[in-house]
Formats: sequence, C-alpha cells, structure tokens
Amino acid sequence: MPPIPELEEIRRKQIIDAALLTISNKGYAKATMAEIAQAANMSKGGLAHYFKTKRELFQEAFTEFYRMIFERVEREAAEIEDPMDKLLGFESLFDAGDPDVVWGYPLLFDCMSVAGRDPEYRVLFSDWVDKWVDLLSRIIREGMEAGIFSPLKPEPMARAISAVYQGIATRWFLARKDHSRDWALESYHNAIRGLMAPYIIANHT
Amino acid sequence: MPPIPELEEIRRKQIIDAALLTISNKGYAKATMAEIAQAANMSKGGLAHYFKTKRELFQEAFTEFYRMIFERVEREAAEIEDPMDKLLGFESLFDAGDPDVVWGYPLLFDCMSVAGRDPEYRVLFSDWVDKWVDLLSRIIREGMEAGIFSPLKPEPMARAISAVYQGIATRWFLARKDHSRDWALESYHNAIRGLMAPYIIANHT
DNA sequence: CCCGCGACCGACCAGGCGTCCGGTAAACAG
DNA sequence: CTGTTTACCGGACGCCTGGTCGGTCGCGGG
Repeated sequence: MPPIPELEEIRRKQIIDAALLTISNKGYAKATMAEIAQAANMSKGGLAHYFKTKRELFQEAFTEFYRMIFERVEREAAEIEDPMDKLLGFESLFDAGDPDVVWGYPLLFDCMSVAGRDPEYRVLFSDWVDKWVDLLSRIIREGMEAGIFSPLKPEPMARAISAVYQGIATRWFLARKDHSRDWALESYHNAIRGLMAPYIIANHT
Repeated sequence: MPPIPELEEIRRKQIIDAALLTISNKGYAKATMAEIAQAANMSKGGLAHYFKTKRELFQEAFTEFYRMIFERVEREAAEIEDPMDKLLGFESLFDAGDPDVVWGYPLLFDCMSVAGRDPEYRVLFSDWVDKWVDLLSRIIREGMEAGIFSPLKPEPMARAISAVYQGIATRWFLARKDHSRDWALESYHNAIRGLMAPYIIANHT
C-alpha cells in the first residue's frame, strides 16, 4: 500500500537526523518532541506515528549517531598503513571545524550524564566504547603480527588508549581556552606512546 | 534581627547538601525544587527564601561540591612524600565504596553535559579543572626542585595527567563490567609513567 | 465511484514544573 | 502593647511537555 516502499526508512532517518540536531543544540532534557517534529518538517502527530515515545526516539538517535561516527573513524583508520601511526592518527577528533565533532561531543556528554543513572543508557555507552576497543584491538594485533609490537594483551591496552583519547578530547572540547588543539595532539601522542613504549620493538623513528 | 546570626549559613549549607543529594539521585534535569525542599526539611517557600532560582541553587551546589572534593584530594596528596608517588596516588578516585565518589561522578557528568551548551557552566568546569591543574603543577614543580624530574613545563603536563585521570575514571565508573578497578589503576599508572618517563632522572625504583 | 487504509495533522489533555504571593508566628524595638 | 522585620509556609498560577485521539487526505483496489 505505501506509495514508496522505502518511505518508512526515509522518514525515520529524517526524524533521527532532526532529533540529533535538536538534542545537540538544546540538550537531551530540553529537546522537545514538538521541536524535533518541526525540525523534521513534520507535525507532532506525524512524529508519533513513527516513534511512540521520546525515550525510544532518543535511544535510536544515539545508536545511529554512534554508528555513523564509528563508520567514519574506521574509514579514516583504514587509510593509514603503520599500526603505530594508526593508534596516533585520530586527529579528526580534535577538529573544531568538523560539524560531526562540534555536535558530537555534547551528545556524548548527554549520553554519559544519563548513563550515570540509567542502565539502558549505560549499555549504549558500553557499546560505543566496545566499538572503539574492537577497532583499537585490531590495530594492536596487526602490529603484533607485523612484528612491530612485542606480545601484549590487546584489549586492556585498547581500553586504556581509548580512555586517554576521551579524557583529553573532553578537556579540549569543554575548556578549549586552556587546552589548545596543539596541547591535545601532543598530550595524547605522548600518553599513547608512553603506554605503548614497553612493547615497541626498537627499529622505529 | 535573626535569632542566630549564623542561621543563614547553616540553612544554605543544609539546602545545598539536599540539592547535591537530590541531583545526584535524579539527575540535573529531573531534580525538582519541591524534592530538594523536602530533602532539606523545608517548604518550597522556605527554599525560595534562600535561593531565588533553580539555576542559582544548582550553580552554588556544584561549586560547593567541587570545593569539598578538592579539599579532600589535597589533604590526601599532602600525606604522600615522593612527588612521583603523589602523581600516581589518587587511588581514592576509584573507590566504589566511597560515597563521595559514588555520587560525585554523576554530578561531574551532569556538569559536563550542561557545560556543552552553557558558558556559565563551562567556566564552572574550567575552574574545577584548574584546581586539579594547580595541584598537579605544584607536585611537578616540587619534583623538579627535588631533582627527581628534569626540567619540564608543569602546566601542560599537569593538564595531560589530569585529563588521563578523568578519561580512565569515566570508563571505570560508567562501564565497570569491562573496566575493573585493577584495569583502571594499572592503566593510569602506565599512562602517567609513560607521560613522565622522559623527565624522570634515573635513580628510581 | 466508493471503500479502506496508511500517512499525517494539530488540537487537546493531564500532569508536572518553577516561581510568586499572601499569610503567620516569633523576635525584637520603641 | 504595637509595629516591623525576618524566617518560613504551602497553595495558586501560568507555562510547558509528552502523549493521545479524532479527523483529513490521497491513493490503490474493487
């Protein structure tokens, strides 16, 4: 019966995009369904037709957002050869001109803030972290197989690297006046090199 | 006129404590003035007598909370002798049995989440960071003067260390299933040792 | 031509919120 | 004793929100 079979998918995407935009602007709590509907060129009723509750919409929105960012990050990592350079190569996380970055961090903070009390959001956050950990673990394993890193447990290391990234990125984003991009790049380079130093086989620059 | 001159101070503290408790339980957005008043054994009107608006109350509450935590951390650092041990010594940040910790992190996440859009909260966050940076900088300077660390710029290093702490603590708190206390302690020890390694003069353990 | 149905609309509702305000009782001052 | 100020009460007000629901429209089938 639907005139276009993919209509539902299109509309959902349209709504989720609008939701992400609105949440990013107003914040998780202050983003209203009416506003999201408007941003999606739709009425409240139309929105309700696709997402019964605010919670449902927001969870899907966060999931979609993380998926999108992660796809992008993975693409970027694929373009680098050397495993160590890969570990150090997520510079786009500190690009204030990048729209994904600009509205991505507030979204992440919102998710963390909710996750502090809400178990469902906690798994959302965990999933997000796990994606990163998988990616970083793969890079580490790659390096071990290539004989660049001596044997180490990839997962805890990946988790540490990922946490360091997030810590530094948080400072850079929220207090840029005192945490320049240069500071951020240098700090995470040094921290990650420091973490990996014991496992780097000595024929590097 | 007031029966007890210090009454105002007492009441404000009482309200702020109640506010912190409530915010920590319910979250920044969902904590209501009525609830806070109740938690402070007071009516809504009584609360309004001391804090005109919710915003005003919350800002003071956050400030007070940060002050309190920081005082405590500084006390703990003062009990350690060796500068390097001091840098590595904030283990109480990863004590899940500590009430300050348990409700401190959600509060911090809330503040960050709001700070993502609200400049006033951003300076609140900055102030908090600066306190840490000051403390860590002092420790680094101490180490330089004692001849344990070779000359380095204390502030950027302090900011890096502090960011690493926060990154790892965040993971530990929000996804403890995959980020044990042991992982957290080991990770931040390694990361900070890695950051400081180039500046440690070789007569340590 | 009409029927049914899915997409979508927008007015509406119940409840919750921060803030305001009229009131009260106690503690002084004169 | 009276007037005034302070600390506090708790209901009222006005606004806003998420969710609902009756209704419209256009299309495809019969």
